[in-house]
Amino acid sequence: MLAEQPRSGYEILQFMKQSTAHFWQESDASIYPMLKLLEKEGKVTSKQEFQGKRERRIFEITQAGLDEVQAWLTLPAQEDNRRSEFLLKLFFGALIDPQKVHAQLQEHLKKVEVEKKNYQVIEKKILPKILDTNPHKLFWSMTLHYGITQCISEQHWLEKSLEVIQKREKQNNTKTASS
Amino acid sequence: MLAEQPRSGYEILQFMKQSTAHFWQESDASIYPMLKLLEKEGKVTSKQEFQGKRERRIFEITQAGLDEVQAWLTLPAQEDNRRSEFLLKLFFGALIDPQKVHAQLQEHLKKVEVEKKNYQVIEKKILPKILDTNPHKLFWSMTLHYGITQCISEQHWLEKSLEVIQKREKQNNTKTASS
DNA sequence: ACGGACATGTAAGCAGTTACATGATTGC
DNA sequence: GCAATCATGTAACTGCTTACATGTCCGT
Repeated sequence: MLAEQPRSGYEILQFMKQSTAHFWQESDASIYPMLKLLEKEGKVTSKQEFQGKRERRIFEITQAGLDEVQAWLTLPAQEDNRRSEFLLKLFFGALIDPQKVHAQLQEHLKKVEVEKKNYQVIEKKILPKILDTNPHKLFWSMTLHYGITQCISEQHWLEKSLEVIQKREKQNNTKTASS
Repeated sequence: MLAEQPRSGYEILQFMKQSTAHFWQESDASIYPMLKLLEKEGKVTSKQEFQGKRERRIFEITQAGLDEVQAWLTLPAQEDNRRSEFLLKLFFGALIDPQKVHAQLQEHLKKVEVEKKNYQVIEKKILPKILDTNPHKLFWSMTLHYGITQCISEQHWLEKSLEVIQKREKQNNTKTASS
């Protein structure tokens, strides 16, 4: 993020929350020690600024830091250990009442809808404000579209799955009634 | 997993690798201490078995354990902190040569294709062997289809993105040539 | 005889989070 | 005057991974 522009720790946190949060986030506490370490290693430099008595430490990337970032960006991305508590719970859906599984799916559908809407707000309100000459715009728009398309695909799968569960429920009910 | 059937630690590991690995995995070393703890807490019981001199400790869930699992399954799934090194690298694609971004996307496309094929093998070879009377089958098939649909959606996005990058590259080349 | 799968476990180390701690500035 | 946001940091804890350690059984 410092390769994009000089920032304070707090600003990195802010930027992360409104840009990469859906695929990468760091906890607030981790940022300041990390910046200190990076400066010690010569990958960033910093200068103090004051607004009245309020301190702000602005960090800037060095050539050594930029070299390392670019080398890392070129390296093949390593597999991230994906974890979805939602899918794990669904996987063991047979252990609970079908209605409860249904509720889980609906709750998840709501979350996905909210997520998609958030992306669409960024697409319509924030992205247009970035100048077309900004070389980052293309890539930010790409990761945004990734989020949107995955949400849509997940919505379709959820709707189908909800139907399947409902069908199953009806079958079970008629079986129970006739037995 | 013990709610589904009694298993040894090793078998849990095996089952995890061929069923939930794409959305949930635990490291090999974590399983044995965890089983010990669960037994101490009265959520599972165990009995030793021998095949010759080779020891196997089979764990079985208790009613208390089952109660807890079912309560947990009913609780709303908490957000998992998603991380995608691939997306993070793409987000900063402007910092490196477009050809290198292109290579990253193509490498990722290959990975997604392999993943999708793995799912389809399970769908065609393993799933049909599970009896339709097995109540877990429906849910296992659902999580499997989740994986397949997400892969397909990701493939489409990747193909589009590759085109966009190529277009950009051509524009840059003509600009460079004419300047 | 040897490699690979079966089978269980320990110990050290690290990465990351939660909670804590402090204080300034801005807007209502 | 108070709450929210701006702004930076520390310390304890914890959960997880890596590496290590041991031995059996089976197939070729």
